[in-house]
Amino acid sequence: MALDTLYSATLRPHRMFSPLSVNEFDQLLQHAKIVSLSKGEHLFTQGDPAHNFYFIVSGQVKLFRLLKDGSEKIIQIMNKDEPFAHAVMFKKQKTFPVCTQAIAATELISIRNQDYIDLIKTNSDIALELLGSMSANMNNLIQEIEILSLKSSTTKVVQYLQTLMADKSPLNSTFALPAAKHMIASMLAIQPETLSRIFYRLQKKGLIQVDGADITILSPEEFKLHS
Amino acid sequence: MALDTLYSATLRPHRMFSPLSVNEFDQLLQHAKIVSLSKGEHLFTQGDPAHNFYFIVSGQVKLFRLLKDGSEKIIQIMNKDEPFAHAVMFKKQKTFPVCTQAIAATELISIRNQDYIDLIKTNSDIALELLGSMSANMNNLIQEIEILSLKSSTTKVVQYLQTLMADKSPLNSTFALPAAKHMIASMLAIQPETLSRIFYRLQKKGLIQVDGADITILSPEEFKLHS
DNA sequence: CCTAGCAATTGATATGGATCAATTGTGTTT
DNA sequence: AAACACAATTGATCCATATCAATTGCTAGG
Repeated sequence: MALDTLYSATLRPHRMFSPLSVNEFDQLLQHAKIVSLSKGEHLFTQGDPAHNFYFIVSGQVKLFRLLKDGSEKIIQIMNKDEPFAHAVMFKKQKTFPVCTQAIAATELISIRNQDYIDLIKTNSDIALELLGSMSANMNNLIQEIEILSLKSSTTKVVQYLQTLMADKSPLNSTFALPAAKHMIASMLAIQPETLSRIFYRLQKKGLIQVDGADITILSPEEFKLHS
Repeated sequence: MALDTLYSATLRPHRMFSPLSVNEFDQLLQHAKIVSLSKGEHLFTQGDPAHNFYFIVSGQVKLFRLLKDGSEKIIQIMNKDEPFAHAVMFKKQKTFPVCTQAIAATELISIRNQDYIDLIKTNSDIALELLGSMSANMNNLIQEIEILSLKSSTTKVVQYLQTLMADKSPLNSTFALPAAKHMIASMLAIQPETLSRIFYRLQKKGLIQVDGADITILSPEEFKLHS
């Protein structure tokens, strides 16, 4: 499918593309493609050779590792207006390190790695923005590592909810979970049953309020003490 | 201390510097400094403003997160000829996300972020190499996340040993642990006692041989089945 | 060479969360 | 609107690993 102005307009404001000149941007879109995924559809699997990276126009995608026991560990949930797999093009082995599956009907823009690399060679601003984006990604991964290293599951959940709250601006004590609860459980490496019980206990203590996917932190001060 | 040719020679071959011209390299070294740390000495703490990144000439350094309960979680052990904290200069908040401590007598070269960024702006090859280096770092973090998400501690250890073995080239079934056992335990987010018992059990089963820090994988095929 | 301090091991116990199982809730499709 | 598939919750049980405690081993510094 051709890439009309509607789609390219969502791409343009993102830091990975905003420093490009009109010509450079057009050049990049020459070989860009729209990819439509229905809910549950897989985009790529870990180990697949990577020739493109992606930008989410609408919908939601999960990135996960396939474990040897057949289960999956969700690494990250990607949302509208976010790029993903853009770090892969710089690996020596140009293969995806994770699997991707749409968790809702999703529209992506697929961009050729080589085209973007060509722009980096001539536009240093784009390189700096990309480095900034990847640096932010690394921070997220380090945060995730810290959460996974906590011994108590309750602490994991509390700390995770705090990162969600911190991401919101302005700081709001009510927010929605970014995905279904069993996916949150997978990100925290706990069982869905355990997550359900932890939510129950935190509610009983009057620390949070859970209404479906909506969480309210009732007592932020006391809440922190659990993390 | 001034940066003599001996030190700069260790820097030169690394991918982050090799594409630089002689002039560019000299320019970078203008403000570079040698930092000597004795064992146990701290270099920086998470939250500190970052103006420099580092390259290890000799010795060993641990990067860790300080947890709210006062304990620490080791994220990575860095060795001779490796750079670290070079992703921090591209964060919006230019603060270190981790703490650093020398775990042996260590000599570092400290390089000013701004000087390196200046080179990126004019030398696209250096940008591409840096992107490659950061991409490799992200892969390591994803591998670490996968290990931390495993439920069984034995599986964590087995999978960790496999990554160590895979890093060696040529593939050798004997290798040394990169740090003291209690630090390995911290990286895997298990207790030292548990690690000790797991090593004992794996030895009893005839799968590995442990001699101090030296590990031998006796039965690689059967070994894999435990991961 | 001896000693102090830290690392590693070994043992005993308690418990948090995984697992198994069943029920209830929710939303999507026809 | 009914029915189905999947998500979430709730309950009961069990086991792996944290924790506490003590001993042994190692290594670096005086």
